[in-house]
Amino acid sequence: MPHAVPHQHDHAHCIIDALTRADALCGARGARLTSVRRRVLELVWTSHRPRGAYAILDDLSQEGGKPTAPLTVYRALEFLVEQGLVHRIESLNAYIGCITPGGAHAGQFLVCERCGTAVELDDPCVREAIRAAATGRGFLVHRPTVEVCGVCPDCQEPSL
Amino acid sequence: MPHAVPHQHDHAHCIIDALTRADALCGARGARLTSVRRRVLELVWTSHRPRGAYAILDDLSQEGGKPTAPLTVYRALEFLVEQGLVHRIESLNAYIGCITPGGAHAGQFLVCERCGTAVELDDPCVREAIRAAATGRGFLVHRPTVEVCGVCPDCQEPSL
DNA sequence: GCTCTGATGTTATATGGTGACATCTGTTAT
DNA sequence: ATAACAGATGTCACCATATAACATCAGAGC
Repeated sequence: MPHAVPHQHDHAHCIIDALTRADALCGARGARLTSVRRRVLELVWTSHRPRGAYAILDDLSQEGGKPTAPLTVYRALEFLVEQGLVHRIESLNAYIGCITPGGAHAGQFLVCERCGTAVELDDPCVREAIRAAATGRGFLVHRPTVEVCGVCPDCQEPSL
Repeated sequence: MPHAVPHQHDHAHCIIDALTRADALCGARGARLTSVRRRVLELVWTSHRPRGAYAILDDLSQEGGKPTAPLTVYRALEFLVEQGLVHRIESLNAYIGCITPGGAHAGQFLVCERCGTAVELDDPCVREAIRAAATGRGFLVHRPTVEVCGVCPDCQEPSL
């Protein structure tokens, strides 16, 4: 079975793609993708595992001579989340790059508890089931969050 | 339309019910619902809004002469979550009493961003849609989390 | 060049959560 | 009864996550 994000892949390509799309989207919207924001986005994309704000902070602090303040990172992350370029994984207090920026944003994730990889979904059945359950109770949906903790295919079969 | 948890209701009854069920469940399981744990459960049930660990901590510190340590609360919460008596709302870093302890635990919540009330669901369509989406990708579900941020019926119509 | 707006820097602090180890308390076996 | 044990709690120190308040800076439009 093909995996959404194989453990082995050309990740540099993922990063370049993400930055390119971010440039295009922000350009079209008139949003300012400043150097700090762009760099934070790049650091979020370090892997397909959600990264904590302080991990990104440490990276930033290492490259510049002077240490970066937490607020710098949080403000950049806030911008990136607003622009739909980054998602926040609530159950991990961490951030991951969006694979479909500018498009649908269901906020559905399969998070592997072994390797830490988070795969983003936009499953229409899930989306619709939640919408129906909520509106059936008179609840106005603003931001649905689905985070499924479990074991990804690659981590289920150690011998293969 | 009837609401799952009306703003006006006999909440003392909710608390008594929750404690009674907790006593019965722990008794049947041989789990020790000690005085601290029971008191924390009661404080979680202060309202139908998720409460932070430190809010509970403050309550505990006020009643006893000496301040309570965070660990005391976190250990009690850990026990209560393990026993299925309390749920953790990931998106709020807060805790809320389970309305169906001992039964199904889908971990689905409608969280009102105005009044803070969280209503627990166990919608079979949502549950099944998530299961299907995950297993269809070879993902082994361990703990699904659904937290829908939005506006509850009571908060949608200020004039009524 | 001036000015305004939005972005960033700085400092301090709030909030949420654990590790390590000592002590206590209730249960069980003798 | 009591020794011995396991699980629960206390204590202290600390790490991790996030934000408030205010000053300063940089770029866009006039």
